Amino acid sequence: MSTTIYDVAAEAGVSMATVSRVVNGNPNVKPATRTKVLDAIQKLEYRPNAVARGLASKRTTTVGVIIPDISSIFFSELARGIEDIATMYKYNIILCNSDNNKEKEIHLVNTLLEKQVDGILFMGGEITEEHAEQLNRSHVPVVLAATFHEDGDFPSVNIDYVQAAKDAVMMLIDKGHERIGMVSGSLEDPVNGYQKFRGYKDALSSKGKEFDESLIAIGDYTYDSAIEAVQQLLSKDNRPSAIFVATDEMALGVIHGLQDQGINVPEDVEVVGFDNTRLATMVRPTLTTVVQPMYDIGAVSMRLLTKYMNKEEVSDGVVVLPHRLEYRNSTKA
Amino acid sequence: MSTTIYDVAAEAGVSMATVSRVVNGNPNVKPATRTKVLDAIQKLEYRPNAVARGLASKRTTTVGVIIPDISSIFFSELARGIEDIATMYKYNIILCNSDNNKEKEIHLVNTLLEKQVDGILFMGGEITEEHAEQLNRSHVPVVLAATFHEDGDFPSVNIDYVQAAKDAVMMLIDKGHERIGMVSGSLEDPVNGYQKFRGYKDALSSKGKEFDESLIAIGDYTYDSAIEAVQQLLSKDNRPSAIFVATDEMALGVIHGLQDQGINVPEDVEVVGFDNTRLATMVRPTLTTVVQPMYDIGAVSMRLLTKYMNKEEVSDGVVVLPHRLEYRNSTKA
DNA sequence: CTGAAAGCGCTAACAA
DNA sequence: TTGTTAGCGCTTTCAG
Repeated sequence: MSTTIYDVAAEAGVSMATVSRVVNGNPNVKPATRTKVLDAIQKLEYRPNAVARGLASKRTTTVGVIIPDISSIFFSELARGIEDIATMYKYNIILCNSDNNKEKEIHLVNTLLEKQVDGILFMGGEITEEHAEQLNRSHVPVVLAATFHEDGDFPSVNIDYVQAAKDAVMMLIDKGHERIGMVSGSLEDPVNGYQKFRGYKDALSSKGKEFDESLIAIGDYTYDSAIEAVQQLLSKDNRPSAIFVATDEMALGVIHGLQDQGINVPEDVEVVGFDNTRLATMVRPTLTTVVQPMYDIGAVSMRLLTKYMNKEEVSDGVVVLPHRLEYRNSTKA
Repeated sequence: MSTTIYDVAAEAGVSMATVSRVVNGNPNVKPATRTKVLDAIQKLEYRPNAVARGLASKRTTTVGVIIPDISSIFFSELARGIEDIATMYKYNIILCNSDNNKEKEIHLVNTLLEKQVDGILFMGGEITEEHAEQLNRSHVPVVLAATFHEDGDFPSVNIDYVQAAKDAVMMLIDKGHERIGMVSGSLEDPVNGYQKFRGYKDALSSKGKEFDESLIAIGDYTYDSAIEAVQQLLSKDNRPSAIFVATDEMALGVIHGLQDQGINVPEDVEVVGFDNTRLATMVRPTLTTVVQPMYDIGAVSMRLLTKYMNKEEVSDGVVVLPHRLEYRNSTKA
């Protein structure tokens, strides 16, 4: 069949062990021998079999990545950060979509473990007990990216969602807004729902403002759902003069939903988004938003994972990346 | 270490061969034995080692996917189609970004082949001789998705780009436009550049219209580059009254570039995009565009690949999916 | 229906 | 510096 290490050994007139050494860059090989082997490799177009190597060495240089939905503009950018760093450290990636579905997630973890990945990078809504159990059913390191875990016993990379949301709403309050609306994701969702919602409430209470439930509308992260959510907010008699939106895509929906009703942004209503995806500059007016560095979250989490896979010392496995507000034209100057 | 097929065999009081049969669903096992084995598997929490299996069977149930950039809204949707069908057929995916860089692409093919993938799904600008050679340096099947190959000796899934572009421009001509601009990708780029450009010219000549180079502006597929491209078109004295844009993202740039100059879309200038990404409905006015079914291209190409991997008969390896125009508000009714 | 045994292609001691 | 030799955990004949 295809040429093996034995063929190369025979061609070069050495033992297979020597070929293995050359292939693996082991320095204990006489330069002359190395050359002979390299020539044989080239002549036979030898290509090492990573599967055999993986079986013998118990390292596959492959990591599993579980992501809710790669077609989401948010996660795809995160994935790019992951992949770039993985490549840098010579790892390949097995990419799996979970749709945030718990059964799928657990099934995927198992599949990845069967494939003997050297580590797992997990993105999802939440880590339950069952997740933790399955993830620990093996000794491979796991890093959580943009994912919530109450007990914090997994390494993870996030921003401070509560504080970030609070910052955005505080800014709105400081501009004098009395009624600030929020278009949130499902409150069952730890990150995009609950934590951002909590930041919203924290901001209100820290400024001594009353919370008014009628100012909250729930979307499902799609553009269209946000258009509907905004209608809901507008149908109340006491309209908000500013709206904080949990994601950029929904923020575009909010802006257009407002404009479709003849309401001007930011003159009549100011809008603030969250994420700073590429969408934020692709609307008129351009979107003021909380910057969440997706690419960096991916990159940093992959870097962290490589440290664990190499058994390097890690001082702090729970990393919180900085966030900030990017002011554009959906808020007044 | 971790439990192996031997441990299970011992626990169940059978041979490892029998365990293997049970795990692989081989029907030649007495139900009673099967139950014993299954119990042992459960008790020991046995998880088959896919790497060992791959080495022994020469099948890894893994396919390699080479994609220019997963963070692109276009490719990430394609990737989702690929992944869904792969999952359906029990394959996993190793995802690699190539940035459309020939050296990287060739390197990646080699890496994937080392990892013993059962097949390769390739997306990229173009397949050169060198690509073809590397791809054939192994007997694994290869399918091209949304990728151009002159000689057509690889199976592939595409739409008819020339015809699709031609349809869009014809429509514009039929509406009475005398001067139709185009914002194109680089003409070196076979699909997004050259083919769509050819469709544009074909439409013109089939209607007996003169080609005017000053109506063409080149972008690099980004939103911002399209804004610049539009300035260029507007700076000429004989402005176009309609613009055909090679991708949706650039079309958004064109629309906003126009609006920023106080030009109304579609009243003053009509705009037609290409792809029908989710962006198309996320602008005001919403974008009239050529529908390219990205998800389907991914799904169909993966399905095609599974057929080759299973050595099924394939009647036609070169599939051309239908396209159509979706009329929205960036063109007049 | 079940077991024994020979690999799959490579790494990693251990010797020499 | 190089070779020998066990495995890694599984699939797959081939017997029985």
